[in-house]
Order: sequence, then C-alpha cells, then structure tokens
Amino acid sequence: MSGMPLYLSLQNEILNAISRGAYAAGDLLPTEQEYCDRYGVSRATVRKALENLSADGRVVRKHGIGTYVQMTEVPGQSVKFRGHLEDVLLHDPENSFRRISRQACRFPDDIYKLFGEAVDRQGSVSLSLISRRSKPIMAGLIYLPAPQCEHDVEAAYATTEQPTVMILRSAGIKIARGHQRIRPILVEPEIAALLGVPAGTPLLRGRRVYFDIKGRAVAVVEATYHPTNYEMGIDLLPR
Amino acid sequence: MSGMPLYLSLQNEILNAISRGAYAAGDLLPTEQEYCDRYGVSRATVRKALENLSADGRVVRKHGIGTYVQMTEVPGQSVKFRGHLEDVLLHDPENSFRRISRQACRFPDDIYKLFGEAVDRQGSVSLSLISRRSKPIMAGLIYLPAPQCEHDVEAAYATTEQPTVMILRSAGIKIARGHQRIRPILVEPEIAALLGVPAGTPLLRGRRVYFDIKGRAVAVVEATYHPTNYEMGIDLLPR
DNA sequence: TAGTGGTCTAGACCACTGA
DNA sequence: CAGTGGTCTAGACCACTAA
Repeated sequence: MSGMPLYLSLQNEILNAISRGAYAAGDLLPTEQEYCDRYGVSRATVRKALENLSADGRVVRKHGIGTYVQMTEVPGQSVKFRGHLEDVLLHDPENSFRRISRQACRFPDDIYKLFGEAVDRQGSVSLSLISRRSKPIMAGLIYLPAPQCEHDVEAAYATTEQPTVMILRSAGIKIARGHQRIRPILVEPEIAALLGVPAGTPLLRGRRVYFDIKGRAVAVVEATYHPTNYEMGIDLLPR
Repeated sequence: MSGMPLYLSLQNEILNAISRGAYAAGDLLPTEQEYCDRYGVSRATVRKALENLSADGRVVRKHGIGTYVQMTEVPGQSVKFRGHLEDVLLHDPENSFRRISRQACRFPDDIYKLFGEAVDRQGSVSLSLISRRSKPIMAGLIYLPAPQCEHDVEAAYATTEQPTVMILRSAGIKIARGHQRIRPILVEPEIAALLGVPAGTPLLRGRRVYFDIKGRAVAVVEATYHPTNYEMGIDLLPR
C-alpha cells in the first residue's frame, strides 16, 4: 500500500504484531522464510526489515536459532541512543580492571525493582575500578542476584581480571542487551577517593541494566566516570 | 583473504584509504558501480559495506549525488554512541520551543575553537527553552557565527517557533552530522531559573556541535537538561 | 541431521540530483 | 538528461545451533 517500501511495511507489521501481544518478550519470531511466504516478498527484503529492527534494539537475531523479541520500553520525554555492548565492556587491552571489594548485600529498593522477578532480594555487590595507563576512568558498583551459577561466576572472577559482564559471559550468562540511564551526581567520598577527585565533585553516573535473551535483568552496574580522564560522546546522524 | 566477509574487507579498504589521506573530509567517495568493478564484487556487497560505514558515521550517503567522507575523530578514552539527529531536534509536537533572548556576542575561547575556520569571532548567542506540557525539559544557549545567511536565519526565526537546527535547515543550511559531549555541571542561576530548579543543582549539560556536509561546524548548542523531566538513555546492543 | 540466519551474486527498475 | 543511490527479486552456498 502507498509508496512505502516493502521492508518498512514489514517492519511496521512486525512491530504492530509485537505491540498487540502476538509475541511476548523473549519469544521467537517467525523465520525469514516464513515471512517470505506469508508476505510474498524476497528474503533480502525480509532480512532488511529484521536487520533494521535489530539495529533499533527491538529484536535480537541469533545465528542458527532465530529472531527473539526484546522488551519494549515506554520512555517519557527522553533522548534515546544506540550503542554497542562492547563499547561499554571496555575490552581495550590498555584498560585494566580491578575488583576492590565484594560483599553480600540486601538490595536497596531501586536496585531490587530493576531485577523485577528476581526470586531473592539477597545478592552481592562488588566495587571495581577501571583504569587506563594508571589513570582511573571509572568506578563501578556491580549488583548481582544470587543465582544458581554464582559459583561459576566466582570461579571466573578468581582466574582473570575482566569486567563483570565478560565474567558473566564466561560463566555462561549470555547478555543480549542493556540499557544505561545517565544522570549527574555529587560523588560520595568512597568513590571519590578511588577516582582521585574531591568528594562532592559533580560527576556522570550511568546506571546500567543488563538483560539476558529472555529479557530478564541479570546485572545492574552503577558506573561513575572520571570527569577528565573519560569522555561521554554521542554521534548524531541523519535518519 | 582469510575468512573475513567481503563487505568487511571492503569497509576496511575504504577506511584505510580515508585514513591515509586518499579522500579528505567532504570529498566524494567512488560510486557503488566503481567499487563493484574495482573489487569484482556485486553491488549488494558494496552497498552493505557503505551502509555500515554510514551507520558508523564515517560517511554520509546522498541519493542522486554520492557518498561523502565525514570528519574522522580521534577520541581519547571514551564511550561513543550513535543517535539520530531527529531525536535531538525534538520534532515531537508536544514539545514547545521558545526563544528567550538573543544578542550579539564575541565567542568565548572554547566555543571559538569549535568553529575552527570561522572567519569571524563575532556572532550571536540565543537563549531558548524547550518545554513539554508546560514542564521545562531543556534550556539551551545557541551560538551561531555571523554568516552571509544570517538574514535568512533571522527571517526563519521570525515566522515560526522551531528548534534552532530546524531553523537552520529552513534557511538552507543542511546539517549532515553532529556530535554531543555530555558532562555534569552545577547549574548557573539564569539557567536554573528557566528550568525551575535551585541554582547549583547538579545537571547534565550537552555541548553539541553541528556540521554541514563539508565537515564545517555551523552551530554550537550548550543544552542543559532538567533533572527529572528529561531522561538521557542509551540502548546497548550486541555488535 | 535439519533448520536457522549470514554472505553473495547478477540482474532489474525506480527516485533523486545536478547540469 | 545522465548518473547516482534506493529498492527488490530469485536464486546459491556457507556457518552456526540444537536435538
């Protein structure tokens, strides 16, 4: 219908199907071939639609498996951007990751809410520091619920110094997607000391929530960024 | 060579060509057909490579013209994300834009540097407020160099209340790309009064630089966001 | 092993831009 | 108008995943 490209019509069809509840978060969408048959278009067209939805974070495509539906979000007034998990995982070999401390903890209300369905309010919180050429760039509090695999996570921690989400991966917890909300804070003394800035300095803090393929929150990180050793930049592109 | 997909090899070829100076910012790259002939691959493969570079903000593709090279950036340690110009232009009809004041100004050092080649250090600065359902969400200082088209910009301002970058567009200044750096600040009394928060509150400030197709900075905005009426969110996706 | 998504080709026609 | 990128097709083979 109309002058809209076929792949855009298909994208909208799929989004509508998701939003009217035909597929829930974590469900598998029909296969590419199925869409070809159902709408009478070529596979390249179906792929373009699904790749766009993937780029917009609405679905996750897994080679050999299929296309999963992601959680929908209903933001208020906000600017939302897209980024790559890897950019935040800091796999740059020049960055060093160090875990400062770890302890059991009963989650504060706001953190507990993020985990939603988590069976237990009890978990662990770790304090870590990421540096680059011995200059601190980020201090993070990492909240992990107490799951079956806690032992694997601890074992992975013991063998290597890697950012927490890498550790989660090596413990078999695959992260499909995340979301980070950025806000300004006046830094607390403990974090300030780690970053080497005066307590009370205004800093950027990102609250990251990582989700697995089923849309369950599996980790929450409160990342506090150094004011000058680190830059938060966003490229603005035409649509 | 190796098991790398053809389109990735081509992407790297193009990036290498750019970084060794074969094409400068603002130049046109070879056409799709030219790449097909030169590398002996199909047009779909060439297109995939160029579309990826476009999604990464390294080139801008213009229907009927060709593919332009964008400015390269050499960030220090940073997290870089991608977003859409339109998300920042706030074309949401529920948002209202109001220009509070405008005056001639001699640019401060840091702003002047951003304009780089601007012939004149003299320009204008406007103070504006964007609200949503009569709640303030952003106050912005907009710096514009004094160009030939200043008259057109002012004429556009007089006829409609639109965000500055929309105004620039309607004055014939096409914006190809932008960049925003986010940092925390303690808000000054004037901005605080506009947003309705106490002076000294820690807030997010984005310094946006808008570039035309030739890579020249044509506008700088210092955007200060309301702490609760606005959210800065980033989706984290697998690569 | 069967079925999925990932890559790739060789063609076609259309829509936009500038001269 | 000629030339560009935008959309689309109908095939092919490969790489990955789960059972």
